[in-house]
Amino acid sequence: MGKLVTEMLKGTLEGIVLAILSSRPAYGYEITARLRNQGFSDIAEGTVYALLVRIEQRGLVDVEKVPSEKGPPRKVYSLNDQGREYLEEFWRTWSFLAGRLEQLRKGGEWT
Amino acid sequence: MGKLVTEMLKGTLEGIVLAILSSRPAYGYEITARLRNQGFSDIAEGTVYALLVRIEQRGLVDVEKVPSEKGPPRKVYSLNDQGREYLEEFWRTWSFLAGRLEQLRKGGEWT
DNA sequence: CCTAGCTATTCGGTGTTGCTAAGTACGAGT
DNA sequence: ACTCGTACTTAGCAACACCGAATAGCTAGG
Repeated sequence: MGKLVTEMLKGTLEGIVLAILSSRPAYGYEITARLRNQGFSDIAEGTVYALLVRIEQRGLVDVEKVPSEKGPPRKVYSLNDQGREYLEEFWRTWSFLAGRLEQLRKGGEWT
Repeated sequence: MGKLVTEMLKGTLEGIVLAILSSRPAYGYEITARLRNQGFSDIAEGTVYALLVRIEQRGLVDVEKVPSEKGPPRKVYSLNDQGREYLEEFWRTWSFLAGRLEQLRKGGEWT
């Protein structure tokens, strides 16, 4: 897509990744691939890795190094309790924003 | 709200303001007040003004200086054709993102 | 009179985030 | 050896929202 989606991803990509991890653990390369398949065609490789480092440092995920037959060892991330809590907070915030936007789009008038 | 909404607003606040302007022209102080009434309680004053300067420089809005009885002259912004086009593009991008997020939230599985 | 308070805009500096681009590392097939 | 696909890392950049302070005009209270 374009610049617009890039800016919108700020703040939401983190939640997206956490949501992906909430269904099952995954590693960076895999997450990037999945995102690309889901229409986020130009997600940068490095973006995802940087994000994973961030959420790890915040203690939202647990990490385990798992050897791979096809390359260097994978760092498999799994959501922990703190991460699950944070994800809920993310969804609440998202709902609020999405609600406002929807109203804005339909009503046109708003206030 | 908190840090989460701040990050999410990156990229969407611009669209929100354009959408507000699409219903009728407005000036900075007024827009800020409206946003605050709509739940965006901690939108910073300066943020809105900076955004307005940006969209003006991109040629998405027309500006008219209008004297006020209660203070310094107002800069009234109105959406022009280019702005309306951009707003549509914004909505398309938003729809895409919102769709993905909704799927993620429900399905849990996704791919 | 002048100080406080509301209206209204501007500006400089900060932190977070995603992107670009390059590099490192490992294994398999040619 | 060489390339290709897998897998992760790092340094520097641009955009955006925030904070705090400054500027400016007008009105009302002490």
